[in-house]
Amino acid sequence: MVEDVVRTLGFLCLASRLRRIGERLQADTQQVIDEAGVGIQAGQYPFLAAIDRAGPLTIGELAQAVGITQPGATRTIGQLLELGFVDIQPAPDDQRRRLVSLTDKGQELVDHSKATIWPRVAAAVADLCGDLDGPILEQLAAIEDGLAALPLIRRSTVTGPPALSTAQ
Amino acid sequence: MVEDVVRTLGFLCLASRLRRIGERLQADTQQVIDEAGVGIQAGQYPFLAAIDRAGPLTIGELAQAVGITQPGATRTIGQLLELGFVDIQPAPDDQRRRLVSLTDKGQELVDHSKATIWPRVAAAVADLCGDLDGPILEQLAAIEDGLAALPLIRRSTVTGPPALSTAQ
DNA sequence: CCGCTATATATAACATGTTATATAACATTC
DNA sequence: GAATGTTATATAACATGTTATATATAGCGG
Repeated sequence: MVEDVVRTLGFLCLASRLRRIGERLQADTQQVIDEAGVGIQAGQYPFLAAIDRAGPLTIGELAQAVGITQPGATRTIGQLLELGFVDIQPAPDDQRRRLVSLTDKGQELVDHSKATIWPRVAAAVADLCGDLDGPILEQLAAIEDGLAALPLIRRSTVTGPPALSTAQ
Repeated sequence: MVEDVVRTLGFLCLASRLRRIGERLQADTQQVIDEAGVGIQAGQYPFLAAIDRAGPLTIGELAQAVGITQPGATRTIGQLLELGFVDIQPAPDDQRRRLVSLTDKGQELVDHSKATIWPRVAAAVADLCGDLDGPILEQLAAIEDGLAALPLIRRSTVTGPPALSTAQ
């Protein structure tokens, strides 16, 4: 078995490590989403959630809300448009800005997700790292070990009422 | 100003958030590397560090050591080969395995990096989040705020002897 | 009103991760 | 020792982020 250098090097490789854990966690989250039979990618959800929370937003506002660059937002919104979850129309006062809103189908998806998938994911992630404390490198190690020991989807089984509301 | 939904949604969006912070941090790290005039990508360093620590490794071992998939390792090693930092030769006992070792140029780069760039990066990242403690979501918020307040490169100025050794 | 600058979005090119699969070398079994 | 399965690496196709740049609309100064 080979040493995990990224873990060993600590702060020096924190960037790689955060990305690596994020990718692993996102893949695990995708499993939970797929299990629910919703045809959507984990990375598309924050866009829908942003519009659900704030009402119609422009491409630029969405990029800001989700924390990626504008071209990335343009692409993801294009996908959601293709899937029929959002609708786009120019802002009445400024033809450059394009307002993205949820379609009925999109709103239904959000409402359904709020009631089922999102609480499940949030609870599973909270189960994974909710009680952690201490220096960040130790917490990251615990998260990696925790995921290896019991993947997210095995933590997401709903055994009672959802443990967490949608957000905060 | 638009609400940061990924931050607001907490555990539900932890995966996106880790990736996002990792990407930001890696871009910042790249600035420090570029400032030092070394023609290398931040993501390539862990491969060199792994070989430096463990001696020649196969592609598969490198993938494991760095925590990515084998095709990703194949690609990065191809780049490092192109750049002249590593050398590849088939394992004597098993023609399928390809042993990757540091060239003289690669070893020089590692030695130089160990003495200058790596301590600087590690110190800057430690400055950013070394004293943090508490729940992970709060630490991530502090890291994001910290990066926005003072980017990594402005934390990497060497004002005295390096605060941290390469690794531990 | 015209021309210049600024802003919003789209597009192109690239970086770097993934999964799925092809290929070649090794190992095993009858 | 030939057939079959396994393992190591390469390659293809795709996902999703980035930076750089093009284009269209808005806003402004003369």
